[in-house]
Formats: sequence, structure tokens, C-alpha cells
Amino acid sequence: MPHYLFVMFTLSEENYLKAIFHLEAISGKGISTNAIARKLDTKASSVTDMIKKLAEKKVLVYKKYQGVSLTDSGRQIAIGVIRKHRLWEVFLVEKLNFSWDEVHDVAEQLEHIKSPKLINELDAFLGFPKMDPHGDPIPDKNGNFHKIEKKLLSTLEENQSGVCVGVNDSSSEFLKYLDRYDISLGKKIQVISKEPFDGSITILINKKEMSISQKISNNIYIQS
Amino acid sequence: MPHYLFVMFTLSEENYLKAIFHLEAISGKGISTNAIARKLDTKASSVTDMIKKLAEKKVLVYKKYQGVSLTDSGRQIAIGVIRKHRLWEVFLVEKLNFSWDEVHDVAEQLEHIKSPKLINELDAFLGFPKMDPHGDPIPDKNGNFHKIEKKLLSTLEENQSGVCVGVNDSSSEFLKYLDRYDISLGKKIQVISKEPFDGSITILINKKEMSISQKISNNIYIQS
DNA sequence: ATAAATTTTTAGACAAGACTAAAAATATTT
DNA sequence: AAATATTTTTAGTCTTGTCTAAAAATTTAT
Repeated sequence: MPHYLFVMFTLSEENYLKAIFHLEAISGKGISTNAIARKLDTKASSVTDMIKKLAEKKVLVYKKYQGVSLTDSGRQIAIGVIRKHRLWEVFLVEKLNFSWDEVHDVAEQLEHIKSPKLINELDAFLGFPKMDPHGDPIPDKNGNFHKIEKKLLSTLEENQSGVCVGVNDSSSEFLKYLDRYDISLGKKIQVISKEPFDGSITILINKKEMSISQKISNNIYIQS
Repeated sequence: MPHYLFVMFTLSEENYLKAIFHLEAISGKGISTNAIARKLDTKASSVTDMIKKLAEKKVLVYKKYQGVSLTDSGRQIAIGVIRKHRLWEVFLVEKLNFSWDEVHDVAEQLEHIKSPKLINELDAFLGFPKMDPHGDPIPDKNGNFHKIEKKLLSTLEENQSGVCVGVNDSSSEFLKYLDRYDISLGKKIQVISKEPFDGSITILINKKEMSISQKISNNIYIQS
């Protein structure tokens, strides 16, 4: 087996790799020092130090003043951390009665536990889930993401329906709103009518009709 | 609520408190610097540094050259870590197909996850187990240990029987021996005959008879 | 195209937690 | 009760990951 598989990464290093992975997913290549600092709530100078170290470990490519991009092995490590994070979130919600807005902090800790057996057994125990409680895809053991065709609830036409598979905004406030109205993953939602004036829509969920604003429907993902 | 409940402890500090707790359980009060260093596989000078810090945080009492002993709050923290360690071990063995000798390293990591809700929900999910896979008692939410009357298998007379509730020796070799002969927690064991010459005994387990040496029977705990 | 603003890097410092080597205190022998 | 051995502490160093302040590079504006 190639040697690099045995290089260990610290908690901090893993967090940097994960942050850079997420930033690349949004803004393409060449992630800036400042963007990483903002994401990790740290200082740009600390980021410079860390990316130099990570570049030496060959998990990212770095040229002074040019930002960074992950190498394949860096990406695999980031995906591994994300896999752990999301599997633990499923565990917390499905087995330990956590609500959507309570899982994140604990999953941030659990994602750094090092044991391949642990995570693969957990995966099996949970029935190989394809997405986490926020609807984000869970990469499989080999780091492959299962593509989900999801669209925003706001894009549905009248009388169309689908299943809630995720959220766009993961803020605590929004998740609490969803809890309050019992909108959760897997719930069937049908659009009854759309109001052109303010973009609000009336939906059928939990056998009851309710009206939601465009801001809400723009933050809920639906799979038809 | 009193302020000291919110003092946070690092991974290292927690490991020191746990080690000292275990040492106090064996050798009473006044745990020596060297004993701690041996237990944690570190140097005596490092221990001195750390116990000074812990004494400042009021979790142990330290006088130069006199060793240390835990305060009540230090003991509570140690018990909390032990509770987490043992509950995770139960989870790993019962839900994730870990064997006795595989759990320790992973539980050493999991025991430092900080979330009261996590551990109390895990406790409930596992059905409030009273002991871990090695037969050691799991303290409850308030830090109280449930006393178990356990005796060594070697102390049973002919025709007496009991349930396996733990082991004395937790070495990997011994646990593998137990796995090989399918001797595990909760198994009923009946003593068929005892051999005075070498102390070996014949037992009935898993509906089969087998002979085990005194060394083995001295390392298995039984509850009648 | 030069000035101003922003971003990034460097230099130096600090806290946590560990280490080595040597000094100080305590224990054990003789 | 000295002498010797052991344990414990101190002093100083190192690494990791962070920080501040200032210098260097790049980008934006005039």
C-alpha cells in the first residue's frame, strides 16, 4: 500500500481540509487565504502557516498569493471527514432523538474520531443512508457521492408534489422554524396554490394546509 | 448553578484525572508522580507540570513531594469520563460488532466527546446498561456506581453455576482466548468437576463441556 | 499609470503539553 | 547516621497552533 495512506492528520488539519473542500464546491479553484480564515473564524496569518504545512504534506497545492486547491489525496481526506460528520448526524437524529439544530456541534467533534471499522460499521448499522438530516449527500466508503436530483420547493408548480430532502439554509433559526411546523426530512409536500403577489405558496403537509413565504420555500429542497 | 460546573477540561487533563482515579481505586490516597507517569506512559516532569495546573483548578490536592489525591469535583469529572468510556464500549460491542479486544482504542477517543445530551441519550438507547463488555460497572448520570457481587469462576464448587459478568485480565491475548471458545458476557457457566491436582476445572458452557486451567478460571468473574 | 485599498505573508510572541538534564528532596542501605 | 539510591521538582527547550503588527504583493480606483 502507498505510504501516504498512513499519514495522520490532526484535528486542526482536518478542519482546514474540510473547509477548503466546501469552499471549492462553491467557488471553484484557488481558494483565498481570507476566505479560509472567514470560514474557520481565524486569522489570515494563521491560515498562511497552516496551508504551508498542508502543502508540504501534499494534500494541497499552494503558491504564494495565489490561494490553494486540494490535491486528490487532500480531497479524499476532506470527503472522509464529511462522510463521518454526516453519518454521525444521521445517528444522532435517528437513534438518539436529536433535532436538526442540535446535531452540528456534536457531529463536529465526532467527525474526528479515527477508526475505519467504527465508521463502516456505523454506516451498516444505519442502513447505508444516502443523505444526512439536512439532505446533504453522504459519500460512500470510497468517497463517491450519490447524486441527488433535488430542486427548491419554490420551483414547483401548483398541484405538483415531492418529498422534503433537505434545506439550503442550516441556521438554527430556520431549523427551529421547521421543527415548529413539523416539516422534516421525508415529509411529502404538495403545492396547493401560488400567490404571484409576494411569492408565498400554500402547501399541503401533515394532512394540513399552510401558507409559507417565498423565503421559506427558497430554502427547502424537494425531490419529485 | 455553581461556576465550577462550566470549567472545561482538555483531553489531556481528562486523561490525567481518569488515571489518578484508577490509581486511587487500587492504592488509596497520595498517588505518586511516578505512578501517574507510568500509567500514562509519560515522564515524571510532565506529570509535575500537569498536576500543578490541575491543583490550581481545584480538581486535586497537591503538596510537593507528597503525591496527589482527587477532590470531589475532580472525582466527578473522572467518573464522567469513565461513564462515557464504558457506555461507548457497550455501544461498540452490542451495536457495531466490535469484539472485546477491539473496543479500547476507539472508546479512548469517544470518551472525550463533550455533550451531556449525547451520553444520556446513548445510555437510554442502550437500555441503561449496568456494566461494560469487560464486566466493569458503569456509573449512572449522577456518578453512582452500581455495586455488583461478582466472584471468580475458580471459587465456584462442583455443580454450582453462574453468569459470566467480567474478566480480571483485559489483555488482548486473554480476550482473544475467550472469543475463540465463545465465552462472553452473559453466558451461563456450570462447574461440572474440579481437578485438585492442577486446579483445572471442567465447565459446561454453550451446551458443551470443556476443561479450563486455573489461570483461566482465576480471570473470569461470575455472578450467581 | 500611479495612488489607494486590500490581501497575503513575514516576523516575533504566546500558551499548552511534552521532553531532557540537572538539582533538590526523600527513602533506603549499610 | 552517613552514604547511596530513588523520586520529584526545576529550568530550559521544542512543537503545534494560534495571535498581533508590520512589510510585501496584488488589486482597485482615480
